[in-house]
Amino acid sequence: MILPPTSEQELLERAYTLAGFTLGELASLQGIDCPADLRREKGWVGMLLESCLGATAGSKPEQDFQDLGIELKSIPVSHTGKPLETTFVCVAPLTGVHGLTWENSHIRNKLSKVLWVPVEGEREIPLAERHVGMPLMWQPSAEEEHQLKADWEELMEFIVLGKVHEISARHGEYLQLRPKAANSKVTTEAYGAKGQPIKTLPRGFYLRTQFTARILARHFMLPESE
DNA sequence: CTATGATCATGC
DNA sequence: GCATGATCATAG
Repeated sequence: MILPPTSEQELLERAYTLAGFTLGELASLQGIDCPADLRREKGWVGMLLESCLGATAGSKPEQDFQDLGIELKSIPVSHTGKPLETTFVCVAPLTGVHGLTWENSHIRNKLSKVLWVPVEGEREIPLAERHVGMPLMWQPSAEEEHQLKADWEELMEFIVLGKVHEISARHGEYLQLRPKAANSKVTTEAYGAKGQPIKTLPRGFYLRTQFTARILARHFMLPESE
């Protein structure tokens, strides 16, 4: 059990010490068994890093390091350093959204400061042999925040108008809305077209790989297309 | 059910 | 090849 870091600098320093280790090495340091693959434990890498960095385990709907105002995100990357998956941010509110603005939204709070930890994610590499990369402390630039806010407002408009069913993952330039559930039969409450309550699949906000790729590229000075 | 941690697997 | 829609484990 590792105590929570008491400052942003301490957290970042700890994250730097993880760089270069394999997941198998970190798992054994934590006394955790490394699964053969992630098919049945998709969040395993994220949980491992939480434990290595002293994040409080649990499912609190807040930042991982709330005292520091920092969210931890592991991100699977290719050998060229590009994200292999979109990044889940949080569940999307489908009811009780009257008066909700970007400024006071849960998602904005989560993305206000993020410690990104890249991890080799190609399936050809056995899980235990995948390396942890250099961490990156990120805060959205004014431009990035503007882009996220625009997408969020577009998506929330559908939700408020009772048009959840019209939203697909194709909406949103950088932020998208996709299912977030154990399976497609799970339901949660949302607004219908006439304002009546309906049951629908829970959705989550995800950052497109294009967005996270730019964050990593700008920080690590990787070639950026476009 | 909600939340956390995400990646899988198939269709295009 | 890659994005979308579906899915897995766990805690409360």
